[in-house]
Amino acid sequence: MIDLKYVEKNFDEAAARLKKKGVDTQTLEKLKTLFGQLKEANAALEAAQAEQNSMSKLFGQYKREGKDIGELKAKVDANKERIAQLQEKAREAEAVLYEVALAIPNFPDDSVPEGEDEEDNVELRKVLEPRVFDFEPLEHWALAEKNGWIDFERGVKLAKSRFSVLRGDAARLERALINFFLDTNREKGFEELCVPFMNNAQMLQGTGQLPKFEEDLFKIEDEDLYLIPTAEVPLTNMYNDEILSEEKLPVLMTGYTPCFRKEAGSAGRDTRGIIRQHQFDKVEMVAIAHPDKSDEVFEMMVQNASDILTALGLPHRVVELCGGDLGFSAARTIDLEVWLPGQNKYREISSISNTRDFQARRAKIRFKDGKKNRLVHTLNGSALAVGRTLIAIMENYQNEDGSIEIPEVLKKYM
RNA sequence: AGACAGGUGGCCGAGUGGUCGAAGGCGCACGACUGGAACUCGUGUAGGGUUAAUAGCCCUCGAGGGUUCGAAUCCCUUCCUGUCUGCCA
Repeated sequence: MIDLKYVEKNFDEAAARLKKKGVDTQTLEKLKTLFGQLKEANAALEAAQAEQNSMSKLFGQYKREGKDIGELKAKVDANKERIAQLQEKAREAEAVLYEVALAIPNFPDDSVPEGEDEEDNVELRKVLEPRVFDFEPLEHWALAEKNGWIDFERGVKLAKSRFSVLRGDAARLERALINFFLDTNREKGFEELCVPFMNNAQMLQGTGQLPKFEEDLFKIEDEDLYLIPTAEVPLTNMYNDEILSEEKLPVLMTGYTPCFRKEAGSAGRDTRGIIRQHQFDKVEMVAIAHPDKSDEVFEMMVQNASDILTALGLPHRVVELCGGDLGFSAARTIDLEVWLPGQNKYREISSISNTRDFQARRAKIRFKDGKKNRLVHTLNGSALAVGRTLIAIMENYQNEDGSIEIPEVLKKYM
């Protein structure tokens, strides 16, 4: 959630910053008004409560002294009714305010380039030269078919469309990749965690998936539980409603989880192959950082993900997202796009974001800064999306006969 | 899933209707003592909102509701934890 006091005090600046993300001034105006109304309602309520408290104290005193309490009782009763009304008002004001506030995306950093969509993203650098093929490279689904690696039909039979089954060496390669990623992250100082794949609503609100993006989540029937769309949710919320000591920062975590997404709104996109599935594996990095240090941590995470791709010999490019392409919670995001010779283009394989204090405010993650409690910065990034890495290996390491080489660094895992 | 017992500050733990956001202890921080340390002594130490304020005021003793002038304390609902039984990897 964005800082309401900041919006109140620096309205024009806040409006200008959010414009980059496509939020109109009207919405922000509404937010400011509602915030003012809530404060007013609370002030009135608190005044009445203060009065009630002091009258209640008098009440006890009168009784002890044997004074007549008739008149006081009448006053107290009247005030009680008033409090109930004021409380109702304040509650209403709060509900309305939060409905709006929770749906407003994070401020982008000033350094984020202007732009509408991914067309306006800025390429920062390319790493590794794409291989030159002396034959026509195939797309991953064609290679999968040749090698018997992916059983699309049975995935659909077991579940429904956008599910699949990896078979034989593909399944082994998937597992090898997970291990390779986790080991690499661990060597960089990330603690390895194995977390629940279902989280409750409060956690999903903490990281920003709820309440606005419920339609993209799988919900467990009759339970306050959702299948996680990314390990960012459990890892970041490890410290939900906690106060960390400053020396603990940054907290670096990594974990492998499957990710579950309904992909509502992407019907017809990437239907061939396993680029876009309802369930996919991902190894995630999450950092909880001191606000002054989150930029450093961010750079480290981008470098780490890029290094993993380099170690696998996969050509990729580093792209800074423009304001319009930035996710809901992110203040800044860098995507890594891997080269897919079969598709003849770069495709997203990792997305690293600094959410500043946006998630921290929602999830109440703070640290002790001297005497005061301050919000931390939270960061997350894939290192890496496993299924898409598998695709990248298939396409980049294919031979003319359709067979696929195993990258050197993975051999000890197979 | 059933039965019973519980959920209080970073931790342990007292508190069964007002003087309690809360005794005492541990831990932690600062200070005194010391050559330095341990010990000892003193002081401080929950979160959130409002506010210029670390002043005042309000809210919070798992959560929600109720009784009452007044609830950590009484009642209801719910969630969670522990133990036993059942089931299972």
